[in-house]
Amino acid sequence: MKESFYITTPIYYVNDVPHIGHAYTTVAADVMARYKRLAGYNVFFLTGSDEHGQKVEKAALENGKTPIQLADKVVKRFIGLWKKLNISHDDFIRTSQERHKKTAQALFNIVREKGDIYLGEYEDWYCTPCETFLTEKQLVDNRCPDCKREVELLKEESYFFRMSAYGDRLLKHIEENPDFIQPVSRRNEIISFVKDGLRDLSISRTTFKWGIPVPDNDEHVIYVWFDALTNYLTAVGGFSDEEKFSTFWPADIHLIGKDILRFHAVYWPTFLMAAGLPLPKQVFAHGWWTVEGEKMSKSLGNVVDPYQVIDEYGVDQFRYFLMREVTFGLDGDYSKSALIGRINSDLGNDLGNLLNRSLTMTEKYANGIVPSGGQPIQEDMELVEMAEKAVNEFNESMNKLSFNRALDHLWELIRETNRYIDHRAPWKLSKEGNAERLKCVVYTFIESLRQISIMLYPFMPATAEKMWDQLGIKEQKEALTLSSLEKWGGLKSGTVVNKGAILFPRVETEKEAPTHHTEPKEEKSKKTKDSDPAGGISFDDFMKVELHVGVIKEAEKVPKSDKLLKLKVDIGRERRQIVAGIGKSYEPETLIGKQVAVVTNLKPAQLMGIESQGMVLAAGEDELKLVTFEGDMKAGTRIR
RNA sequence: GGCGGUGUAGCUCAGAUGGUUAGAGCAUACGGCUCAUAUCCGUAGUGUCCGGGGUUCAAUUCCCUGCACCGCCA
Repeated sequence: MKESFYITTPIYYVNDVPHIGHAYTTVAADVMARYKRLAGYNVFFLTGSDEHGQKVEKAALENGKTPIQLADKVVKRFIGLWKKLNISHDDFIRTSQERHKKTAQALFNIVREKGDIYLGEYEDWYCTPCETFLTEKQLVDNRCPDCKREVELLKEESYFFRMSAYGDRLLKHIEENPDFIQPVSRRNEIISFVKDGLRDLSISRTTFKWGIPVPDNDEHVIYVWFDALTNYLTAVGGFSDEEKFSTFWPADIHLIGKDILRFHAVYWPTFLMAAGLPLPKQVFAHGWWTVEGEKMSKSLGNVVDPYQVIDEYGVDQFRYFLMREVTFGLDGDYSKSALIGRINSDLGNDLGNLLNRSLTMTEKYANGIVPSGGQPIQEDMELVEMAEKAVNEFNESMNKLSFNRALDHLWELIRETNRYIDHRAPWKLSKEGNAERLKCVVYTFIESLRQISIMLYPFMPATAEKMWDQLGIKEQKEALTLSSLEKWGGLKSGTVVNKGAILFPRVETEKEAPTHHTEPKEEKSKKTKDSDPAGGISFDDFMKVELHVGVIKEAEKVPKSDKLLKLKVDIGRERRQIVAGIGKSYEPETLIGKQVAVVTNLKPAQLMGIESQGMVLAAGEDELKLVTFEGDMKAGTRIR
């Protein structure tokens, strides 16, 4: 019987627009889920959407829809993003589903029968946009301290959960289980919060209808957190599928953002205690992302759209950045330059180039077939031992959710493998005709790459699969497990490698033109002169023109011009507006999706009052033909 | 206002139950190699380890205090 592992993300509020924060939690959960599957666990990975509440009801009304119609429509934004991010969840729960209604009501009944839910009167200030209750003291000038908007005084009949009765028990649990709340700083916050004493919690509303009715009293709907948190039980068969439930509950990890820690570390455990159910083993609160050093907010207009980042830089690049850039649990900063830096140095230079050079050498020095390893000698053992150490430390970090550390250890192995190649210098062995050593060396670095690819898999599944394909081990199932890393030499000799496309093309960064020449630059220009006695331009001169593959995304005629078209062109790292004089030869509609050659470092110019940030290449005088490509090329690929 | 945290190389951060030259990545400079995506490898660095005081043979590490920033609560 396989050991089970149950991990959850929060259910996201369906009315929200997905941003980097949603992507972050879900990618982290996905990494963990994939890692545990790789380790042989029976994994259940849950995500979903929180669909009830006044905000959705209101928004639906404004759009002339029923709440469920609205939810059906907007939930797709999340589902689509998870697909795009290669998220491997086993279930997607929606709180509007019948199965969830049953669970929430069942939990409500059990706690009520126990006497921990009572009917009372609720009177408080309430901020509708924030869905937050506020005490008189919290108000700032009678307004919401968060959003500064007006608040309303609510007075209504409400069911209350007797949370006050569970403070001591909860505190004891937290103190006896150091891993229950992570990271430690968050744990301390919760401890001091609980020590201050818990208030009873209002868990029903009568002011709106879009929710799960309280059993036997449908004047009330069950209020947000009691409803939402219960989803974690629903999806694993709580109160309905005994076998499934006992397999997966209690959850191993609830992964959340730090903003909803209290609900998960205080409310949820006390609900479960009241219902006599075991508590989740761990609640892990991760940090928030700032953007280019600033807080992310709608009003600043700097909300990072994951869809866009993925289109520009690639899914695995984005996943890698999220997991590598910051310590899981702390806040981090998202910036274009940091992202590009990670892609170019970690992914392109270190990993991508390692695979590329290794496969080339396997082809060149071993006919593309992994040789038998033969007898490793001391200098090979250094890499073997390094790999063993990396695997151990990687596993240790993964089990603590220290994703950036895990990757750090993995990269130590990548660097060590690069170093190994440099020191063993297969090209020398080849010249010297040292066939035996050469075989051993090739085997060693390819085996190292196999190990690297497996550890990489949870983070960058698509990339790992590409590597398996290129290494020729796609079909060798037993060589693709975590346990195969326990021993060196899982790679079969005789495996035929299959060198493919470069894993991570460099992202070209536009460097500012130097305002003055520094010494080395002058040397370079001398070289340029030397190399051009015939009066042509030098290679360096040519390389000054940056040409990239662009994909036309939008095209429209420029008013009052028969020649000019306004284009939006995806050049990989960004989308450019380019005005092109091809209106006589092309209809705008026919251009969408076309791959064209673009000059990307041209100074922006104004044409008919419209800014043009580049130039699309075409041949001809009157009848123009665009320069295109023979096969499919990725937007942003450099042309040279 | 109460409680807690952080402050280490140009940048992002790691670290030591107190004890020889305080680390990594990126960035910079120089050198080497040619299998490779102008990639890789090596070398060079620079640090009053936030300020002040105390404990100690010895503190950047422990204690106190000040400053700055951050978090939770009110």
